[in-house]
Amino acid sequence: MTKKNDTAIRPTRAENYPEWYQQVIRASDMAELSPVRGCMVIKPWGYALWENMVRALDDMFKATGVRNAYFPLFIPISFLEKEAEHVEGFAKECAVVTHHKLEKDENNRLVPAGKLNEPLIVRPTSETIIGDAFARWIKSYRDLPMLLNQWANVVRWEMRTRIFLRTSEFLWQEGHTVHATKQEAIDRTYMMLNVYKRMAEEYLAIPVITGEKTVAEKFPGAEVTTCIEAMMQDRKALQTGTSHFLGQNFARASGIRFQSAMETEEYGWTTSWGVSTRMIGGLIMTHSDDNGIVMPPRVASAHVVLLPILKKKETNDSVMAYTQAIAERLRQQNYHGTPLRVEIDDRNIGGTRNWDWIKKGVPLRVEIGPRDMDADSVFVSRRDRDPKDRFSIQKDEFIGKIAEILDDIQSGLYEKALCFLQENTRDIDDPDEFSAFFTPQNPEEPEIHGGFAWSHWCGSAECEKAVKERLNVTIRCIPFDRKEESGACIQCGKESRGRVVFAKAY
RNA sequence: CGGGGCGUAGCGCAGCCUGGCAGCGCGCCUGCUUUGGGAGCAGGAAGUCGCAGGUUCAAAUCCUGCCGCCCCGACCA
Repeated sequence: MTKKNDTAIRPTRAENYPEWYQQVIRASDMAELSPVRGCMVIKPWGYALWENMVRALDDMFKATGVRNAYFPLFIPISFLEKEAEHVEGFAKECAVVTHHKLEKDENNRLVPAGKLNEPLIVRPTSETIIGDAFARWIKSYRDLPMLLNQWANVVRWEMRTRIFLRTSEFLWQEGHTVHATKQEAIDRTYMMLNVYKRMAEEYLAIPVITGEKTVAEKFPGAEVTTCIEAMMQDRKALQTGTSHFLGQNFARASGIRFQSAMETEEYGWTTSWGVSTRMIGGLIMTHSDDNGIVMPPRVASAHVVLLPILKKKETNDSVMAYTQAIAERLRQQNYHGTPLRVEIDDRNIGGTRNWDWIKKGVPLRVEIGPRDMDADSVFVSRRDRDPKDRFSIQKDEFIGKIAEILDDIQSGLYEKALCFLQENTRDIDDPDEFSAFFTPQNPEEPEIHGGFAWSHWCGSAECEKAVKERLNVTIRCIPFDRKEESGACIQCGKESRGRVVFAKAY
């Protein structure tokens, strides 16, 4: 009955943020590293979260007219070569398949045999192979717009990996659209970015800023890359989603042409947009505390866990029956269009059970014992409150109000994250202040520092690069909602017409 | 791929300097006692000490090479 630690996760965020992140994931039972370098196994509790995110996004995509399809994992190398910038951007991190067969050697070890005539790459993204299909499918303006999405895994051979945030293989969706006009493609680019913003803010309770990437940061081959950027609790930025206007670059590369109403032959205007399992990393680093992950109710793997207190043999059966009955009624409740997700944990292991669910981040824990049963009540704890902060509530009232409580947790998480973002965002005009903002007090073991600096930038790639080399700070985006305002570039002092967002980034 | 740190039971670690039975805490299993909050007692299972060589009567410990993980850089959703 003694408390082992004051926090369930060691080290704490303040002590060692990266290690804390790893431990949160381990403790939550969401995922683990696989034997394959840089890859992860997503366990049921983590995959349930992903499925909820997928469902919400998929519904939003379909509401805008997008349909799902599936394209191959393997892409001929020649396809990647079609767009020069695209090659430049992805060639370094492609996994390449060179053989199609294994044979045993003299030591009975399996070795690759059957060399392929043309090696295949494992998709790092599918613009080229989808472009090839679009070129064959699209003949006329009547075929447009073409609005497709695929849910898939992709592989990017990363040097440094971090579970959920950057893995060699990850799950994502990639939307690909073709339009008859430039404006329509641009509109689609912003429309999908807005879907991502809604996903982040309404479902994941992660406030984001939206904007455009600089030339140095944009997607290889894109005309314009737009993004949503969130602030993690270590005040670093995380790009949580991107939407690209590809101009006619990929249409020319893949030969996506159509006959217009005027009977002229035109190249299509394309977009692509994606979010990945990286969002899970963002969710963890936005909401979790020193007791583990905190799942926002809208996407939580489960909304509520029922914990029967099985104290005495003579009451156990009735407590279980009471618990089951509550579970049934809860499952009939509708929460934002889905049935409530209810878990029951009847393991008789004392307080450990409670802490397991804290570490798993379930929004509501409901303890149900003989006393509650006698009073026709339940004993409730919220994951957004202290573990000791619990209250008794009439069973019927709880069932009636659970959606309201979950919404309160959801909005509270968003508000808290928004406050954090605002507290650690500032306009900086003085170059010395800028440097100090991004320089830790203790360079040996850097403490949590920095944040988002809205500062002036002259627009030159040189200044952008200089800031990056000097402070490891990049321009996260040119925010859409920036004011027209003249100022002096934080690096060179030359004329600037508006602020951009600088931050250290994942 | 460069600089730094670390690989010992599922997790966290001690042991290594100075070679001599592979340990501790938590977790796990069994039994009893407990039970409104990370339980107590007793018993138990679990590790080719990251891998491969080398030195030695003897290697977790010393030497060489490799692999993996974490942090900091370059790259990136």
